Amino acid sequence: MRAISPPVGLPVLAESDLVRQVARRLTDAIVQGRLPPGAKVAEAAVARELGISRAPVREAARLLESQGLLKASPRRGFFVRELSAKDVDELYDLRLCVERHAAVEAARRLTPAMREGLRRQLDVMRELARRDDPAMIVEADYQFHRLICEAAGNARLLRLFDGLASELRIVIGLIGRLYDDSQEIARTHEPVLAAIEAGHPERIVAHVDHHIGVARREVVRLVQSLTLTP
Amino acid sequence: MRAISPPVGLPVLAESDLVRQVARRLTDAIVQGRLPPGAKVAEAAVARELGISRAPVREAARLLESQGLLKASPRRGFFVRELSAKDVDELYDLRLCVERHAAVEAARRLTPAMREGLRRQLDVMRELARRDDPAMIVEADYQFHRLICEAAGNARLLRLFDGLASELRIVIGLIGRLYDDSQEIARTHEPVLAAIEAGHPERIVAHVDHHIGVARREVVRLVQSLTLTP
DNA sequence: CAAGCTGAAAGTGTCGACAATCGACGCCTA
DNA sequence: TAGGCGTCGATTGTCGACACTTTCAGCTTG
Repeated sequence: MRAISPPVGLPVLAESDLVRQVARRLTDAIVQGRLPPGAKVAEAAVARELGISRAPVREAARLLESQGLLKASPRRGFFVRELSAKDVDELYDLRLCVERHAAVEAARRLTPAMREGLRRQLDVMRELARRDDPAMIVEADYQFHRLICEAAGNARLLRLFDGLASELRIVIGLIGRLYDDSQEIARTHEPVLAAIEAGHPERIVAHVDHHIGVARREVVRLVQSLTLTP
Repeated sequence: MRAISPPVGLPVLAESDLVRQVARRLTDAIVQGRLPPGAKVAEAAVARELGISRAPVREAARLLESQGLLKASPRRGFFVRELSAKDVDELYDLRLCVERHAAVEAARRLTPAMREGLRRQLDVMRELARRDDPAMIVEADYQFHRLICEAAGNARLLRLFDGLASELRIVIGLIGRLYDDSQEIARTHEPVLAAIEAGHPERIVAHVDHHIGVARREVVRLVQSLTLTP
């Protein structure tokens, strides 16, 4: 047991290795739409831009490849993953699978703190909807679903959700707004939370299904409109 | 488009990049228990043994890290992931979530070919059980579940299942036999296939739950016995 | 004028090397 | 004798270099 370790609140000064930092930067660039689907991610160019060598860039690219954000083409390099309508469909299928489970599990272990967190997040979304801030709403939407997965108490499930969300952001990042009606997004979340608080598995699944079904249709429609008019 | 590419049945002679090969070798070593949990994976040693440089080894290690097989400890290297009872519990929770979905979906899209494949796999398991070949049974067991996930028609779901199975193999690989009774394993699979063929979602979920619940208890018990007596 | 060929430039796959850091051993001190 | 400290070896993190492959622009040719 360490005796003279820092008492509390260590600031974790600078992540030790460049790989994580590069991975983060690339991820940000992709989900923000700065690196559009199909774009080439040239190791040398990235390395030059960041003022480092190619080795950490390569490792970061591998990391993002395993997350589905990049696609490796041997001897040709890495490219930002292009998502077809089928890909989006698959991703939403998994989201359904994961979030049903997460919501039911979250209801089983719901603590007052979690419930409060979810309610607060819903308030944030309502406020953003009132102000009609599409970009922030997408972020708040993600956070709400993430909180549910967090409340499920399964770290791997949370990581899985993050991975699915990241991949979906490849396409969602392309547009500013996901829903036509900003108000609607907050409204469709309310029954989900209500069902979780009530704790009826069937109702939870039903509402999660409905909510994700709506989002799925929106995104699939979006992807099709994008791929048809390049 | 390449013109003079091999017509058919390419034997995939030496994958172009070493990274995949190294990743495969390391994965095999881990799931076969040759690299036990907690073991250090020294880059230089692996590189020397394979007669290559450290760069591909590093990249392969990153890959395996993102799959949960290795754990990166900054400035200290990579180690084979150690799974606690909680980890195993989490993994089985996800398996439940994934395989329920896969089985229901597989039932919806079941083709005669798939049904035949599942039946044949069950026959293989029965035969192995009769011969009492524990190691092969674990493999056949895995293949049966994998076929169900394949039949679900979602490539990502299949990859997810493979990832979960790989992680679980870290511990399963430690022992030769998973079940006390080799015959039992084949028996517990039969109702699952029957339910899929019948196509009743509730019955499918119920049988999958029961089957995976049995396996989960076995593995959790195993892990506890291993961690208590190192 | 279009299609195919040729050469150079750019980029990837891999390697060996160097500095920074971690762990271990032995030494010193109380 | 127990505990802390400094040094040494080993390993990681990062870098620049080289060979081979792919790409593309310009030229040649039917």
